[in-house]
Amino acid sequence: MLSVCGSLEDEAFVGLQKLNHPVNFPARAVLFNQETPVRHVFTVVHGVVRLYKLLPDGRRQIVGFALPGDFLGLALADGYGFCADAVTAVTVCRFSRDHFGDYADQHPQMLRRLHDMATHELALAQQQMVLLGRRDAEEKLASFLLGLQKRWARISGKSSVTIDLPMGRQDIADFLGLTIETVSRTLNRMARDKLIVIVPDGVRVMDAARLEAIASA
Amino acid sequence: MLSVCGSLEDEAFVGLQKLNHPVNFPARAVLFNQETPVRHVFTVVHGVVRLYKLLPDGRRQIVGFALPGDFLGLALADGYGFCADAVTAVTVCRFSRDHFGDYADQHPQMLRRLHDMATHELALAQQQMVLLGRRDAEEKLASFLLGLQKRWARISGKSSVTIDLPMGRQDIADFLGLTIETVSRTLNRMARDKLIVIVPDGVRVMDAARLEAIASA
DNA sequence: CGCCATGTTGATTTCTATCAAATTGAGTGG
DNA sequence: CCACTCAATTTGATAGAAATCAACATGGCG
Repeated sequence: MLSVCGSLEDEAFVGLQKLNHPVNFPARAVLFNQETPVRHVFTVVHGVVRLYKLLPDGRRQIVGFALPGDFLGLALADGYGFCADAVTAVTVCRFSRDHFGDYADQHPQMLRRLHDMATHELALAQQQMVLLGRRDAEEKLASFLLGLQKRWARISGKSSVTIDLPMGRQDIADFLGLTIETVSRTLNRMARDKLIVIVPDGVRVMDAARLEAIASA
Repeated sequence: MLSVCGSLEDEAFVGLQKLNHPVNFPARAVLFNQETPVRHVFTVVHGVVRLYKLLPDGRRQIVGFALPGDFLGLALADGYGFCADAVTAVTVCRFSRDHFGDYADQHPQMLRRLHDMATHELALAQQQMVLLGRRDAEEKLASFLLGLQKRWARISGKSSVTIDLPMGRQDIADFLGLTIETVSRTLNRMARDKLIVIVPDGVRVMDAARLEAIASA
């Protein structure tokens, strides 16, 4: 599913298929950045995109990872911009921002769908605030891993104890408000404690119950 | 403006006036909480409301303060709930959630307005993620103070160097991901450094330039 | 006047950041 | 196939910011 750019399997999008443009980006390619006004909105088809904000001194906060099926372009209206670049090779459906906006304004069900997505994103953002403001390193990583596991399960339709981590340690650190060293140490401690096993490009959950207990502590 | 419950000065809301109910809450009253499904949406008319999430062990993260003019009820659809209670005595316009939803579905311009509000909230939430994940205590407080100053200015129509802080130190701490002691110490250090003066229920900005420099560092 | 909540200040601990170095691993070219 | 390189990751030693623990001050209010 979602493998073809036009088949967005969501009835709200059917009228949009003629507006879309499939586009491929190699890993590390920039989809858009904080400065330049955004002319497009996207739906991720393949790959992983990181969304982040930069402070003037270079500190980075990743505000989210977009996986296949995710829509990019909700918070783009405001001046508050963020950057997006490809973690892996990425395929997206690209829509002209203007065309997309016109279409939405003429299709209330689409507007409704967008609003629902926006409120969902907002709920996730608030969860992330709790994580960033009130959780320690181990809790952050446990939440992150289980959250990703659920998202991959939803995408593939089947859940797996192996969690693919296409992003690097630095990306995880910048998402969780930690340093790369703390992420590395904490993951390896979790492995030593037999909560997980670290595998190439991912981890395997060994003790889901204890991991959940830490995540929602 | 916004002092009368019905005069929401926003054309999208005019049809709603017959649905609204003005309600008063004393300080500390609970408007709604994480558990109970929410039957209403609100617009704040007077006073300040804190919105927060609680972890099982009692840790609290305040996800926002709602000031006069702010709308409550965007992220309520999802199961992800949060709590809201009155920091000061509060007056709100209360709308039945169902009636409000029906009205919105029949008025695309209202839906559009709601969507714009949701994306704006999302942008703010992302800013807050940067603050929580990547800023130190002084930067957090500088951002917080200047942000509130701008919001009060927008509400009253005139800017002031005195920033009203109706919420207590613990609330500020739980909003910024700090402890009450760190908030107290940091504010007092900023006062010692002549960035601000601490006054009853607020602070006075003495060196706006330096404060801005710290906030956006 | 004393009480209780709120806020401040001080001493110490702890977690995470920082600094530094070693290790791993994928990709390259000999 | 193997040595080499470079980036990513891990590991170790130390520093530092904020949390925690503990008094102490303030201030509104019955």
